[in-house]
Amino acid sequence: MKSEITISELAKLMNVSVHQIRYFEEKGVLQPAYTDTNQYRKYGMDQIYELARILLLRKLEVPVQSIKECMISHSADQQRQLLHHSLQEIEAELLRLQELRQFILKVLHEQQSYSLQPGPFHIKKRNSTFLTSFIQLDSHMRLNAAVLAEQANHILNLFEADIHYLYDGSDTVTLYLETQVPGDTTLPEGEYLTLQCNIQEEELEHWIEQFFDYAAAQSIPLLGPLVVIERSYLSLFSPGMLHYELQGLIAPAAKSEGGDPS
DNA sequence: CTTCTCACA
DNA sequence: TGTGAGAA
Repeated sequence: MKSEITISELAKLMNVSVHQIRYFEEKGVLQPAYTDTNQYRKYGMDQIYELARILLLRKLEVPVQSIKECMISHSADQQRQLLHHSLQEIEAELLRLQELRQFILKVLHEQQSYSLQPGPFHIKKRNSTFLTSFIQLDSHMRLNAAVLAEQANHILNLFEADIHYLYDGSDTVTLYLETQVPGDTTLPEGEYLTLQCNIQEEELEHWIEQFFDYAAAQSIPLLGPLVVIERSYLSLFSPGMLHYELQGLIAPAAKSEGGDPS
């Protein structure tokens, strides 16, 4: 009595595609019990158990290739290695997803806080920030594709970074990325006069003037370089525009000089 | 119904 | 690492 089943019956039984079963065969991890005279594959209990084992390992993300190697020499030690490796991959993926999650939250938060601003100007407390330079430009020269391409190694994910431009009054402007460890420069902690705008790149010069005009009109004493932060990820919802945040450190009021009624 | 091959993600 | 289409 022939108790073996066809490939489609096996597929239905194990909730997988017929294709996948043939794929396992091609990769050498699951042979049919025999092939019928009509070339149809036939499977028995042994194959059912074997397939169950393979599917379990696949569910644990063990590569088919590894499953095959493990069938030849199945030391229990090697089996644990497979699962250890899977575990590492999973943890790396977990980390990737957590970072992705953080980034989405960051975009949402920054976008929300920007849209809630009543006006373009406000005062913002900044913690001290470590910056590492990655490119320098003449102040008259616009950032172009060619110079970016030269630096391509340094900047994997420009589109998601806060790019800091520092205008220190000299004729060059330096681009920085934020880093966790101390780098080329540190922005001091303190209160920053801040101007946020969503504009075409050409308008930036104009807004820089607005920034200093406003500071002068309000008698706000600025200290140190002008910081321009480009948050390209905030331009997600306004194509063609760039989001800039202009910041200047407000000089701390000298101790014994009254005059600030707050 | 099965088989295989090819192109595609 | 599979899937989908098409021919036989």
